[in-house]
Amino acid sequence: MSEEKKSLNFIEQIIEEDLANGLPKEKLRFRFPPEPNGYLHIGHAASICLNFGLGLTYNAPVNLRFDDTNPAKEEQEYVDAIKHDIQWLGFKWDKELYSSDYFQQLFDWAIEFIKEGKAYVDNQSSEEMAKQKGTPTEHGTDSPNRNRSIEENLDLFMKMKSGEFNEGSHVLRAKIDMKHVNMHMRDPIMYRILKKHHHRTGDDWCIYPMYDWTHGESDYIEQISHSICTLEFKSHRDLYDWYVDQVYDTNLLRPKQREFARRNLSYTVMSKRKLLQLVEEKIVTGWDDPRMPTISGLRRRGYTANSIRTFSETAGISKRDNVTDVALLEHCIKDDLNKTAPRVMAVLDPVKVIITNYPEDKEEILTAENNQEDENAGFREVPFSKEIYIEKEDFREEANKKFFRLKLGKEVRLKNAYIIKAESCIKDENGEVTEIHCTYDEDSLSGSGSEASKRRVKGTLHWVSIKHARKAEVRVYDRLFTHEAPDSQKDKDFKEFINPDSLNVIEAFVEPSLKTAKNLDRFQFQRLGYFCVDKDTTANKLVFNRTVPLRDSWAKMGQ
RNA sequence: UGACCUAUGGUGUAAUGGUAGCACUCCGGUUUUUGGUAUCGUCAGUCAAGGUUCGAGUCCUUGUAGGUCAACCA
Repeated sequence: MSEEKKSLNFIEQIIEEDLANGLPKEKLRFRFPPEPNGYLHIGHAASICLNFGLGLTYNAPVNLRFDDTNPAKEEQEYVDAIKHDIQWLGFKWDKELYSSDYFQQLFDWAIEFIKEGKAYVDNQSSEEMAKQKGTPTEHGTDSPNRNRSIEENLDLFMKMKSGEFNEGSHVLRAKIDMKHVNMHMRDPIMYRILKKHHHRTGDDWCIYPMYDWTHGESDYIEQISHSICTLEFKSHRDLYDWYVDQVYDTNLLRPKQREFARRNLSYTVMSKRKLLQLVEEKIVTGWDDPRMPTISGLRRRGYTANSIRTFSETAGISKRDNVTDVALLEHCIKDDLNKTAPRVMAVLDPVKVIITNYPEDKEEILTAENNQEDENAGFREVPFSKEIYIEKEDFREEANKKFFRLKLGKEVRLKNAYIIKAESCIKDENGEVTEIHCTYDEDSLSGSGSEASKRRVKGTLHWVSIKHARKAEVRVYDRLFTHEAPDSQKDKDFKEFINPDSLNVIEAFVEPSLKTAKNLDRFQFQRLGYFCVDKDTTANKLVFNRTVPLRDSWAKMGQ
């Protein structure tokens, strides 16, 4: 047992401090609060792993609360997708809740605010109010409606609620301080009129509470001890505290908001708005396009939940802006799949090999190890015959000593099969090799134990028997953007950096054992990379997505 | 011309006044029936200047750089 002490991140340190200062451990409670207006991405995964991870380490409940206060943008489709993604990531929430569950309570509190002179109805235009709001360096000025009587406020607010006013004509504002240095404290809007159908409350309401007014009170209602969000909400904290303090009963727990830096990944974008744009403009095929950094995209690409959790854990959390190298994510999936993915042979760019001294109609069923990293993975059968495909790049008529693959007059090992020697090749009018004629060493069968089978040959190639191979569509993905931080260039639109070669569709040949592969099954195509069965697969057509290529030190040598 | 936040190898993070560590990337060696994996190793860092202290990445001051804040969005 290694007793290495894991260092705490700054959120855990805050919790430890609170515990040390008397917060009972059983009062610990967290929440993950997505707005159902888009799909979850790898950045959200950081937050999910943080919050649910805290729940696990402290044995505390974690609520899933949909922040659904804006019916103009939110949809049930997103709610369903978000729930699926969180479950797929392997986390269980305590209660499934909605901010809209608290609309009545929020409304009742708003009435109290009005009665206590802490809120008023304003019927100026948004432009007027914006002007009065001031700037970060100049004070705001009071609204002419700031000192309406309580009776008038109550009357107007009830009329807002009953639908007597048009959208945009009236708002309820908290009466705080128009001269506050924090702009969020300059009489923020609590309610606006929105005559929209809500995915849960239907047409019950035509006034909807704003985020700030809703979020802290929701945390308070649920008795969330630590409300963790991203850095851009830091300046909202004053307002969060102010709202909670107005209703806070000292017998109850007062939630605490703390902020961490959102996780950015190189060569992609993380804002929901931009991801939506990629979807709507059909730059990608959908939210789950395997090139998207969404959870659903990564899943379809072949990423495991485990690899995403490991990534979030390894990347850690802090308060500084960051762009994490996508190589770390790729390392996490390769590490996971190396241990778990069955090995299989597939040829993506085929050239025909004829083994001239192999009997014409002979077929052999060879045995292949499924995964040498996993002794329980077992073996499978792979058919062999006189004509096979190998990769074009695995043959050269002549090459220097660093080329371990097939070349005229030299031998290579066919993985799980025989040692072959290239004797000659046939080329078309363009000089392209179309056929390679080889001889095989009959005694060299892999695993046969014969003297010849133990001969050391430098190169080993993967292959498929032409007669037995299945055709498959293979989608070879590359990064979606050519720039490390596509949305960091102030004078350029992120779409200028779209990689035109982010998808390459190939017709490949795969070994017949793959015919039963099902959606989301993951394999290592030996010597090539990890591949995952796509949902477009049908009974007649196999489709694979390339998750990530294997490390290729040959290519790195500049070959 | 304000308030707040943040500055540690190329990247992401640790060190809570006491030996600057880990992971990824890169590069090199060994092993290998995957040019994979594994394994060993190399290079590489405290934004700057002052101050406090026996001792500062850590505390203080002043700079510098980056970020956030002025939606009836969240």
